[in-house]
Amino acid sequence: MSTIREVAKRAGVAVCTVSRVLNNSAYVAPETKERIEKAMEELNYIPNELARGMFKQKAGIIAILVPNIKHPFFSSLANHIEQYLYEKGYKLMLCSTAGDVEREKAYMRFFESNMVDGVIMAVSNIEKEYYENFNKPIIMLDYFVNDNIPLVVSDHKTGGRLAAQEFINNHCKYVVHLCDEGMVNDVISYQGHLELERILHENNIKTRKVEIKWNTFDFLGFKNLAQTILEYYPEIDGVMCADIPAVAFLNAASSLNKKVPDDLAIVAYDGTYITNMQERKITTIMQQFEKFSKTVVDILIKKINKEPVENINIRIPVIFEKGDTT
Amino acid sequence: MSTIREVAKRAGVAVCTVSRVLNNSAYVAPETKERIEKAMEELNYIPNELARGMFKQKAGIIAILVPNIKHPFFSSLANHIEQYLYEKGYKLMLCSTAGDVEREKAYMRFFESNMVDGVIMAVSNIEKEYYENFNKPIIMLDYFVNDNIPLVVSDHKTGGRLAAQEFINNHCKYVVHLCDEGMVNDVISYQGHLELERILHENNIKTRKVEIKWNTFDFLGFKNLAQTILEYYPEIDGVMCADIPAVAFLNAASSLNKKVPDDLAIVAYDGTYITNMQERKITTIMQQFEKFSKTVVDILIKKINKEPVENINIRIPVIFEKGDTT
DNA sequence: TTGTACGCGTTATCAA
DNA sequence: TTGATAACGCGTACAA
Repeated sequence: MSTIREVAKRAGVAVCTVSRVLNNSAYVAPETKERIEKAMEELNYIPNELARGMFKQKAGIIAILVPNIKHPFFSSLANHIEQYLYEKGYKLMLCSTAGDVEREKAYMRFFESNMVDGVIMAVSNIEKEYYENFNKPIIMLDYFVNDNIPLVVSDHKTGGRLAAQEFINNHCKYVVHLCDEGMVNDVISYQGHLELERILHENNIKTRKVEIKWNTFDFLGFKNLAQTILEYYPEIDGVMCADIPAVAFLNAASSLNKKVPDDLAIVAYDGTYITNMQERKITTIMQQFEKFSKTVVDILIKKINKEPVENINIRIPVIFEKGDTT
Repeated sequence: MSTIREVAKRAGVAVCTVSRVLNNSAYVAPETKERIEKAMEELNYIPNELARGMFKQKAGIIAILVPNIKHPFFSSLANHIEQYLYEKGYKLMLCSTAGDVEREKAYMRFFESNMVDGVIMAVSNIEKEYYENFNKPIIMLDYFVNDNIPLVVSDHKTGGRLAAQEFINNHCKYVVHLCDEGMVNDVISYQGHLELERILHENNIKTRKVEIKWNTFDFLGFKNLAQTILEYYPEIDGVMCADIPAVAFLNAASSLNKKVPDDLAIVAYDGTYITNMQERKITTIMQQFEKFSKTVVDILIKKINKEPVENINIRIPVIFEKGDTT
């Protein structure tokens, strides 16, 4: 692990000259430059990013906080964000709460310690004060805090409308929809559910909301839930929920000899690769992960560079994709 | 963003005293301590981890390099690694190559810059020299470099044997297996395929190896491939492959009216949550992600702390899980 | 065109 | 029990 000083000594120049070559920050005589580059080569010199970061007050790292990276939604998101950050010269720190609010708080505290330049919050289960008092660039992905904190989120209201329309087209009479437990108005994705209910009610279609625990990964649990719901409310002929439970409903319907879409119309919400991995293509409200991720990163980097950002409250369009389940 | 100096000034003490309180590194008079803690509170002081890292020559960050975090295999892995690192006080930097060797090289170079303390290589597509000359603690997850570089990997040889046994029990005559293209002997997972072939041949069962491009995510592509294979080689009555193509084979068999497992026995390899998400439970050779991850992290941290490590060439057992597809 | 000196925020050593 | 000082590695005024 050689330092800039050793390089300077070997090349017979002062450290600052090496630094200049390194950063192209000033003119250096060609022969001097060559000598320095040779020395760097020989010593296998690699700049200490920690020291650089300390000087520049910038680590070159952006953190993302998710509930769980295993979930296809968050791994898709993280995937695109990392890709784009790489292009922009940033690294990604991956942090997960695993549903533990204490962990969320601990990470939030760590984020203020100069090790990261900005934070992407794909989860938000603690009090608003934590976000309000956070003094670093931050972007929320599904939670409205106040008008100063950027919020980038899919246009769930339209998503809810598109789903409702599809149920209407399918002549459904009773639609169940699953949403995360503890959803409040400031959670934007909840607006999709509200819009779904509103429009269905306008069309005299009954609805039932079922709350499920965040981030569940227990597919069999979902399948049991689906089965229970379908057995307990046999009149149900439509369901909207996230990709994974949608698959569970598809399976449960098959077990119960319910025909899809005739007896049960299914609309999956999110559009991760899961929805393609079935024998039948599931009708889906798709979020645009790539566009979403780029928008998030662009805004965050602008914030980090203290550049002005026109719009900090953004809705990314969703895309309706017709499948065989409606 | 207040510094330790400001805290010291506010509390009317020297910086080193504040540092002592911060790290509990020496005795400080109770009243002094209280004064300092009050000052820290008032200024909302948070230590600068960048500066700390610079002094300690340690960033508290471990990097993982994967081909793609979207893939359930790598997201499962990253999930468990992050969980365990959190317990150990480390953060995780998530880096992906997206199949680009230049990106792998670029990241490898960055890793040597003091911003990370160690590296977990879940991908390895560049020349051995890069790993041999890498001067930081590193762990390979599927690639043998030399006897000095730790290697933690599932016991794929046993995995291949278990799969072979299952095909034998199913009286298969012709088994196809899919593996990544460009697999060489030093790629440990390839040994599973070799063992599978060896045992099947011993039992007079024909085999066919099909190479697929790394990390493909195109499920429809897999499905077409599966269908093509099954149509082109109608005698095939067994298949071993990763979880996702296994699902594709399950679907393709259904499309072709082949009965599973009578006409086609399917063994999935890996055991991510994907294998549970089907109507039929797929027979699976499961990797133990949690155990695997803990082992990796434990060894890496020991290496970082320059503690001796008894065994740096480890095989984590795989688990055979019988499903409905054999 | 190149070099000197200082600061970034910590911690550890030594001294008092 | 506490304080002054050096050091970690780099980048930038400022000076030469």
